[in-house]
Amino acid sequence: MLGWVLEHETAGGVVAAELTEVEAYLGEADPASHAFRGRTARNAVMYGPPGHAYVYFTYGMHFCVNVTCQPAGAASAVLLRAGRIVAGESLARRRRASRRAAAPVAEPPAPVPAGGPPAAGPAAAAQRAAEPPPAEPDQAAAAVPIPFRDLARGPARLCQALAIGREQNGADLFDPASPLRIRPPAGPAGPPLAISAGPRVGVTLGADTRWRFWIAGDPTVSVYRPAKRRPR
DNA sequence: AGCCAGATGTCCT
DNA sequence: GGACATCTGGCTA
Repeated sequence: MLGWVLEHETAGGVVAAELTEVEAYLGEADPASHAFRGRTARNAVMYGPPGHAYVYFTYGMHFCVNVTCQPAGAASAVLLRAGRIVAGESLARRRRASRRAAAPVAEPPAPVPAGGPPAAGPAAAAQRAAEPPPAEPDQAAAAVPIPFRDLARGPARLCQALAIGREQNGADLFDPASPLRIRPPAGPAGPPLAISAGPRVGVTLGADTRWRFWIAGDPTVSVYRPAKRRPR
């Protein structure tokens, strides 16, 4: 999946990210997996068919997205940890900059054009005009814009840049008609990617399993942080 | 490099 | 009732 492109089309436009970092989770045999203790309401999508988005909410404020990857009944998923924005940078930037502000970026109501997909031209211009306005006056964000590399550098940042939340849980990523979808890299295949591997981030059980994979040397790969030990 | 707050869902006892 | 989470951003040193 490294080098593949995850894209989300909303009323505000399309934001796409080329995946640069992913992390594998098995099912009930993997102590770090959300399916370790069996099926629950939250992880139900993990038990469904492959190629669907398993979105979960954590730390009271963040979403993370996984791709299910084994046949229905086998709970397994790949966490999408980071990407490089390849389309919709300005919209991604607005969504990310607004994190500091209290309110999330308001997506405009989906306009239902009478006919045909929105394309270039006046219609597209009108849609752009309906995109979320710049966030609240945020002096810091305005003075120091988020570095490009940080727009989707980390699983929750990726979700925010692409506006992935509860509504996308269960989305069929391999359906081209799905607003949230994944596709192979466009254009001619280049040389094989240099891939590095290491332990997964933020997990306590199964911390020694090296199932985090990333494009070697890519600046959009997140910074490794070992699981925080908590006082008992 | 390390500490901490934030804010809520989930699943444990 | 309570521990803690597939995290981020801001701060201190």
